[in-house]
Amino acid sequence: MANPAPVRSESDHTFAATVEGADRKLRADAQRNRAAILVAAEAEFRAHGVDASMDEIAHHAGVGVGTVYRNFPTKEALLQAVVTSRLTPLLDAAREAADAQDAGEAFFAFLRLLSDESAAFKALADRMAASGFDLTATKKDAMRDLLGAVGELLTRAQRAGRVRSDISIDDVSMLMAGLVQAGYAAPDPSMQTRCLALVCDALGTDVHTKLPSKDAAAGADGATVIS
Amino acid sequence: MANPAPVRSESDHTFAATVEGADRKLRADAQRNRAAILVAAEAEFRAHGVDASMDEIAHHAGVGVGTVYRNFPTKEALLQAVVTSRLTPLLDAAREAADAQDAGEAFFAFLRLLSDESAAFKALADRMAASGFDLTATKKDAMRDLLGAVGELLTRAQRAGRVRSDISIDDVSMLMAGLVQAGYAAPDPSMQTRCLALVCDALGTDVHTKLPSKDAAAGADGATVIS
DNA sequence: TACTATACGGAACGATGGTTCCGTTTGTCA
DNA sequence: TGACAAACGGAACCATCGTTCCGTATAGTA
Repeated sequence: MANPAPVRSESDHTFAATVEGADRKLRADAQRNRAAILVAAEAEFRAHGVDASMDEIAHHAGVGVGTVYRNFPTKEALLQAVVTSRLTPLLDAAREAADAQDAGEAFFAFLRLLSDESAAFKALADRMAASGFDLTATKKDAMRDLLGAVGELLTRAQRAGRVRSDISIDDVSMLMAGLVQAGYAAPDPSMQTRCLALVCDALGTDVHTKLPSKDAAAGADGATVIS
Repeated sequence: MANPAPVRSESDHTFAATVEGADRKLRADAQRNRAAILVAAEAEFRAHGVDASMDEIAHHAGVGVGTVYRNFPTKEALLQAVVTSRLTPLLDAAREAADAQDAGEAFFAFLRLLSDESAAFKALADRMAASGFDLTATKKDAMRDLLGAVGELLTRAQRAGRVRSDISIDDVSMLMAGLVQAGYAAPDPSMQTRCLALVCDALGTDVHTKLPSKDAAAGADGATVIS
């Protein structure tokens, strides 16, 4: 009767937590539905941020709301699951960047990555803003780990003399939170790229970088020039 | 019977617009109530942003909701009236600053003023973010005029060589919108001051200014130093 | 195939909040 | 002071949204 305790995995949707704390194998249709819900929820949170409605998510997943609630006891739990799943690759990227040769470039490149990701994912930006993107306030979720990793990148970039020494991780997180929030109001997505470049200028020890043009495709990082 | 057509004034609460477009003198109690509603609404919008509820506003004004709706046909209209009333002094300050000797200081000082004002007035910040603080999207309200005036300050500061020449008014508005939004999430109000200083650094041609310390009282603008 | 635990769908519930309606009160003017 | 238009209050209405509940359907198994 006692089959060995299954190994839990964050990305494994085959098991669901029960009240007793034991994991149970899901029925095949339940597995499909759970996966569909996560996909639909990500799309909805991406588009509408935390204001996405549970009914809409259920509808887009092709299930009833009841099914959504059987898998995720509350909207917050669903949001948490989706955000965490998006944060994990970012966290990996940050940890990988910590080994890069050019500490300055690693830091700024990660800021661009973070900006791009949250630019297309309103719920992530909402989450950042709601928590103040704040180390202390954030619960034991992936957000705290991510900020820890960014802090590591920051410290290394500062030691390398590429980032001003009077910057703290709180400064970085607040600037990023503001940037992504403002990004949604911008009529033109390239504006966010320009503003990110400005923020990087403010953080860096180099005098000024060339701003990307307003309608240029994002991503080009100009050479250092004097304004 | 025909008393002379009364002169309209934005800050005069004695008259209310009617359906026919003509202005009518309000009864004394109605004048008092209208004024009380505006005061209560400002306090509520200040504290809770656009999420302030009409019932709460009515309660704090000591009137029923019906009275609020007789004066302002919709919540949006009330918000507009309150925001506009706060924008007017800012607009005056901007126009006055346009005559200042030091064009650079005038520009940066105005950014600080704008930041301070919206820091204590969540609805203003919400409005900025919602409209993208955008010239083109903003309707014929005070916001557009304000941005025009800021644009004037920007141009003068750029001519004086104090602000980088590759900055547009859209850059400024987006940065400000992000700053005030992020400010509400910050655990500590002095963080907003620090971030404003960073933004000013990014815009300016001077290399770097000394950041205000995290727990210092806001407002001190440090001398220009090399990081 | 038949049985049962598991899962499903979606109506219904309760809370919230903007807006409307109407019976009552009150300021104004003759 | 009396009459009436103007204004008042707040209950009621409606729409939205998170959440719960329960009768029904079905995957898994013997």
